[in-house]
Amino acid sequence: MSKKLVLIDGHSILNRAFYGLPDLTNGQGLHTNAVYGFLNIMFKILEEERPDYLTVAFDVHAPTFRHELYGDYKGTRKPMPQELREQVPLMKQMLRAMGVCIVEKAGLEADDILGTIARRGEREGMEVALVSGDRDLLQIATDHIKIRIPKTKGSKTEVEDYYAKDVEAKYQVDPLRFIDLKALMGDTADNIPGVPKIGEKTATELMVQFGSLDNIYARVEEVGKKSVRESLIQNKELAELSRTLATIRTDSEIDYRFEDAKVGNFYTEDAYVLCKKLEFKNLLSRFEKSVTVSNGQTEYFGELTEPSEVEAFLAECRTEQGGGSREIGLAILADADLFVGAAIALHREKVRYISCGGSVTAQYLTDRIAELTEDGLCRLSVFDIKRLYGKIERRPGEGVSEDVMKPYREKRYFDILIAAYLLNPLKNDYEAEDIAGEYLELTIPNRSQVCGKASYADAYAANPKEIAEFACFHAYVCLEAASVLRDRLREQGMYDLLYEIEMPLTRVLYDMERYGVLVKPDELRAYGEALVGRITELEQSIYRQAGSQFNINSPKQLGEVLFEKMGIKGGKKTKTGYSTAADVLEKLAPDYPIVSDILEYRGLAKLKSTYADGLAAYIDEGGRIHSTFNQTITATGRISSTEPNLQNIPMRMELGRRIRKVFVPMEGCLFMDADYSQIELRVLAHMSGDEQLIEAYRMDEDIHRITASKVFHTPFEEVTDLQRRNAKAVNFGIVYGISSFGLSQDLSISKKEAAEYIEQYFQTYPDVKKFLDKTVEDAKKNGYVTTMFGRRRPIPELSSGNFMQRSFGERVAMNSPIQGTAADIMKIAMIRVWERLHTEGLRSRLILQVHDELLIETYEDEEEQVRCILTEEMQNAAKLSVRLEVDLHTGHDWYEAK
DNA sequence: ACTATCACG
DNA sequence: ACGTACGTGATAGTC
Repeated sequence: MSKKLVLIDGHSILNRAFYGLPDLTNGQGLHTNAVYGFLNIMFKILEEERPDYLTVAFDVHAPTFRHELYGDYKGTRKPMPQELREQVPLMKQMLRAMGVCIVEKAGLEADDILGTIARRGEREGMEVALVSGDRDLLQIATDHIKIRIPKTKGSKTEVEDYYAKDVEAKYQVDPLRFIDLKALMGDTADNIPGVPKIGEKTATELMVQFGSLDNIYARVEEVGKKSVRESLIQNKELAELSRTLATIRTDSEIDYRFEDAKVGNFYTEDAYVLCKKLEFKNLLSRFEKSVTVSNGQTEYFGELTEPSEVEAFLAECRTEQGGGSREIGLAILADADLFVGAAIALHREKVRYISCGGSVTAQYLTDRIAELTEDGLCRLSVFDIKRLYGKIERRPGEGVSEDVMKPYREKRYFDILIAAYLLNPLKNDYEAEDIAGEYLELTIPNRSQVCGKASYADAYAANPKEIAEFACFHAYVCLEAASVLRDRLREQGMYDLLYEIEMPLTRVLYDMERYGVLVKPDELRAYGEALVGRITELEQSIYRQAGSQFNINSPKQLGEVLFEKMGIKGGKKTKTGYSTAADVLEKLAPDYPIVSDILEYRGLAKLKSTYADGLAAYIDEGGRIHSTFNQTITATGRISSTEPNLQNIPMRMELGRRIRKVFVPMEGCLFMDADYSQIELRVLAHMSGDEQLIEAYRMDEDIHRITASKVFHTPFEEVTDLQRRNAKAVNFGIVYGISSFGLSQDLSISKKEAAEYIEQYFQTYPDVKKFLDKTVEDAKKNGYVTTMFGRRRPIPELSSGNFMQRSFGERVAMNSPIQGTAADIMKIAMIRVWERLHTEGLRSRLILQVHDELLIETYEDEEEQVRCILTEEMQNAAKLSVRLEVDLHTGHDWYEAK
């Protein structure tokens, strides 16, 4: 078997990856997309080729400058953007860490290095695969040297392969003649000038006719087209220079031994650490089997088995430290409600695991842990406190008429998950291992490493030592990371945000989740069944009109039926085919009955699958649905709702809205629903300080109508519905980070008209414009924006070289402070409402939050008191220069209360 | 696992 | 010239 060699054109692939992937950054703001993309391409190739040798070649200088020697031909290549430049050393560092052979030599281009090594490999009888984004390399192809060009197709990378015969098939010249072809047509990307007037087509024709560049010049008089002939004659020197530039050397003097390029184990500890730092989550999984965690920590870990030892240890936790309360780290192993054990980090040199079993029952452990914090002698740092309340509070949620917020005022709880989220809200997840890596530079085992797919209970039974150690690591990280995270939060002005808003909110959300919302299962089922009849009817009607049966739910099949089979025009293409989105279909509906049937079908199918059937699956024995409110998902500070999502229950259309009738208060209660009126616009009025907008709100009239009146210079009473609608759209647009294109789409008007509306709006509210401009400017300077309460959102896209991404960054910069401040205000209101319901001894409970709306299951005899609490606390949650207006309704179901 | 679509604020 | 409104989550289809 001949040996295999893989060669990679470093800069070229890095470049491809950079432009092919969205801007990724790690928590420290390092750009990582090119490195990430490179590694993915490399691993893909390696899996396919399974080579014996691997080498990556780089140019010593950035490609930008490489042709400056040739004076006259100024680089047309754009300079390398900073975001890519900084990734070059990172890439090399990663490759070195993985033990990959890197070759670079001053004065040599990567092409020449690659060409030389490829030929050498071939001479030694190897099969060579050369990976590059650059078609220049095609001239190297032979029967044993395969050029592999990765292409990004949609989101996937596909590789085009070229042996010598493939080059001929595609370009009609063999690889050697490919140089001449290039010399004729030029290559702007590579700064090969080529012969003017000759492009790919003419060059190919000439090559086919004459066979080589020399032959073309020898018989130049035979060239048919006059303009081409003259250009050839006039630019002979240029053609020869181009040929020199296009020729890749295969005989460079480089110091290279295949011995050094042997493929070894990539998954070294160094590489693992680097991948962690760069936050390459899915690459890390490749390491799991290969890396053993090394640390100097485990000697301080231990397991307590005797009840007396446990008591003694817990007593030690309650000793004073430095005259104040002591902070301990706590990790709890539990699957759902099964309490397996807990680890407590007393200080960095004493971490102990306590297993449930024998006389140490789950209840015992919960009581002991609860005792630790009850009198404030201990402060607790944990990961994801919302999941732990059930195991660290003695009487979860039953604090009636006590000072329920005291633990939070005294900062007794710290959640490293929430802290990590505040410090960088852009991440997809925040696992304890990542926090350890990022803030403590510590590598700890993760759950799948120690448990595989087993439950904690099973894993502990099988391997108690390892599981105890695992728990200790987590408790240790909770303790150690707390002070680091706190320092960072303080530096970034988010300390109060954490302790005064996010931490108390965890408790509120825990209660809401546990309490749930009552539904009527029978009515939900009836609702679903009522849809089925009409759905079947529409299905048949659609099949009849289409002349065939197909899956209406498949956009692919639907597109083919509508735009090909039926020949309906105006099919807007997406990446994968025709768009069948509602806004496209709506334009066609008046002319084609089938299209309006499809739209109706879609609407009903959605209601059936997502709401009727979807919600039914979540109803518990008590008839209640318990959503999860996630506090660490959104980039702006909003909360999100999952399993099921109760923040997107239909509202806008009557039929969908009726689903809300199945959400009901329990016996003896009614629903009280309160929502902020245009909170985001009011926040904008306050933050911008725009006198006109503030004054508009002081008028206590319809804000969109006032805006229309001012923007269109029309007396208030004479504003038409259309004017009001347009003004409303502009108001929304402003909050979203206005763009004339976006507004024009929304209103189905021209971009020019949209731009005029915006211009008029800014003339009406000049300080709004000033505020938005300033916000974007500051964001570009700082790299982030903040809300009124200090919440940060980093915006790495602002430094992108890509226009689209940068524009996105600008819109985000305008929107996030507004959306985020509104979210902060709502959180404050929730905490205060929750606190008052408890301290005033009421039984009514907060059950849902929908961004600007709160729903309370209110006991009938508490109605007036709750109404006051809800109104007051929502209105006074923040002091703005405009009033925070609240609309409040009650009803016997959610439909009525809204 | 990814895309298209659509529900909400 | 570029191709967009901001923030989410669930479902179904496709690969």
